[in-house]
Amino acid sequence: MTSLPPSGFDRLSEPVRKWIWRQGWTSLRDVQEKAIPAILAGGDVVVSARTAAGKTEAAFLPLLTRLAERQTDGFSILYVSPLKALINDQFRRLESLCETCGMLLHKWHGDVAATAKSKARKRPSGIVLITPESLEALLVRRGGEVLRLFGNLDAVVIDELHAFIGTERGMQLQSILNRIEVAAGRDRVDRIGLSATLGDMRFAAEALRPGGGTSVRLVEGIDEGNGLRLQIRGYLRPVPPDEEEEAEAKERPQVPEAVAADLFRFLRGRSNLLFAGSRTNVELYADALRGLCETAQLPNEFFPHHGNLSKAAREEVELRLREDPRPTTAVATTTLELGVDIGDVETVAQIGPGFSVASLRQRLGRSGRRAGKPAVLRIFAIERAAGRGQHPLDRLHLDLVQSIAMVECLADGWCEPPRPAGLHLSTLIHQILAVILQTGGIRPPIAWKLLCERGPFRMIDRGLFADLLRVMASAENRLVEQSPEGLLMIGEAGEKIAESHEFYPVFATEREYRIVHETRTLGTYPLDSTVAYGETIIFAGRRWQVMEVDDRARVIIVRSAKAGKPPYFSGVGGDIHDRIVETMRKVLASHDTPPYLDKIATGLLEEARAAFSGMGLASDSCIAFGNGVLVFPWAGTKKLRTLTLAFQAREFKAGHFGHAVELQDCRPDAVYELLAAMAAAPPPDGMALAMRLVQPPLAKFDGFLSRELMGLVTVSERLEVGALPLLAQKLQSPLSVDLNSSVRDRA
DNA sequence: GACCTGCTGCGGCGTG
Repeated sequence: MTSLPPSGFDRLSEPVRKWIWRQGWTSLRDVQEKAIPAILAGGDVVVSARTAAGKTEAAFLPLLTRLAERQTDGFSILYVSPLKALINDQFRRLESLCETCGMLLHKWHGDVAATAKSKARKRPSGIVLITPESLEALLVRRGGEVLRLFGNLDAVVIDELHAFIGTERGMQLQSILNRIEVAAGRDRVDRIGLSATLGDMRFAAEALRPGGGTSVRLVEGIDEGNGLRLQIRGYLRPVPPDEEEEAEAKERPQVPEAVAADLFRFLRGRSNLLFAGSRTNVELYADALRGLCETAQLPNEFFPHHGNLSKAAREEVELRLREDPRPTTAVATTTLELGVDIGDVETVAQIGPGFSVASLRQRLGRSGRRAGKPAVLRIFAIERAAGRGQHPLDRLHLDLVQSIAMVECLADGWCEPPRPAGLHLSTLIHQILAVILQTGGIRPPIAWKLLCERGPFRMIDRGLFADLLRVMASAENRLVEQSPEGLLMIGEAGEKIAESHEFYPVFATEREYRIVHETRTLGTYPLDSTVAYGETIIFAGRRWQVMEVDDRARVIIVRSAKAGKPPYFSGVGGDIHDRIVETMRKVLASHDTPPYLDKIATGLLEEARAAFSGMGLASDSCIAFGNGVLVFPWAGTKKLRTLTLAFQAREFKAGHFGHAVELQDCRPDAVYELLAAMAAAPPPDGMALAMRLVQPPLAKFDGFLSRELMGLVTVSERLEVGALPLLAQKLQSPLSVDLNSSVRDRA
């Protein structure tokens, strides 16, 4: 054991060191060496390193050392995880360490038996591994016990911190931790965040301790990766010969033959992940690849994995990847990006560019984990071939260009910072209800201080808080009411919501049918995507015919079938970051060919660049098209959306598609004129723009908000009104003095 | 033009 570096190891307690010996470790990992002194010193710490670098032990070895001489009533460490599956993994991982240290270890989530939880609650001690929702339930149902349970808490560990940053669940977790500190009469309890490496770790620090990020210590492990082999491959999707076949192709999409053949060639015989982009595509690709296995008379090795499949079906695929020697490719959505242990895979393939560089980075981390083996990533960019009905946007091959841009961003070491916190009024409604339930009743000024001044809802001032309470108390909502003494109490409708177990999560979920074959539930299907008796669908990697739709029980009964079309799932797209789209413009304007493109992709990039300069986009931002104009702001989704609304506010027929704004019945000179006016004027009224955005409620309690409050949420979370003048100024063509020249009319 | 995550308490019944 002399090879152990003295620094970190020597500072650990006797039982912790004993456990390390027993593991046969010859040294501590880089991130562990760095985390030990930081965590022993006390205070908040973010520990960041790539997946499987030993972050869990980096936190728990020093934390258990800290606890060695303390024996107190109540829980000592609270570990919070976004996934139940992760809690189960970590429980197995920490069991023997805790046993050696004489520390109790409790699993606490929805699948854990109620008796085990109530036992832990009655004699609280040791470490609790819990989800934010179970923690919320504990506060709401046992508000009076918080002091007894958490009064002597030594530290809170937040796993996968990056998964919480800027999200509804992240706001809820920050609020819960704050509520625990206050109810337990503690000024602050040390927080340890475990995170994948992010572009800028200051965001992680601020997410760990809102308002106090600068005092958080950052511990970053060095990347122990083995390098990367990456390729972007180009494909053409043939154009249907007429409108009728185009409609048919939309109804029954097909994987282009060349794509299917290449995927089969690269993936079969090994263990891989194929990220297909959407649940529909997952089913489509899994079905196509299964078909190729059948044709080749091989046993199937391609299995779908997405959030609407039953837990059993998903676990089967995970288990097969992790432990079965047979070759296995999981065709997945983001379900397999983080968390669950699936061992190492040889290659990662992806259909299309995806939506963020951060996610691309996570996917890469899934391969190349065996010693000496690099990560392998192949991106399949599928573009529409030239022909009937070609749109100028098709000629720019934007999927391919976006794929290239994202790889370039990744190579620069950049990835998206978490989105700046919005108002999160839906989550605040939830937290107001939760605090009332926890305390039995609270005065409005105290609630504001707790949630908004000390807690994470910093953007909500007293006035806005009062507005929100009025809306919650309104005759149509009746979520809360005020007692004669001025205490906020739960209202009639609030009671109904809070009594259900569906209350604890803060995110919205769709109502769904269960798809059942014989006695087995295959998964769930959204209520709003109608399926009819006799229809055939592809689901869970098989083809089925619908035998019965029971709308009351919300069950769809199916039997095996020969044919089927992929299922339909509705979903709203996420926002693409400015930097990606700005990089796309640079890629189109440049003449360098990236070395990681295959031959077809290289040709497609040349075509796209020729179209880019041919249409005048190198110098102009607006081009004539049909009876209208296409505007290319080369900016992210929020700016694109804001600009579109600004055009609509000026009575233009405007919509955004791809990365452009399409305007009908106008000429470029009129658009340039308007852009000049926008550039010179102060930003428009955000509320007026927000009111034009027709949208269903997005967050769980958005439906209770007034039009005005919903408008405020939209302005803060979905638009960038302040950026409009500068954006309009950038869009002014250097040639805009000569508005009537033919330059802009050649498209 | 997308994805994912989560869940108490109680009454009733069967089993050892």
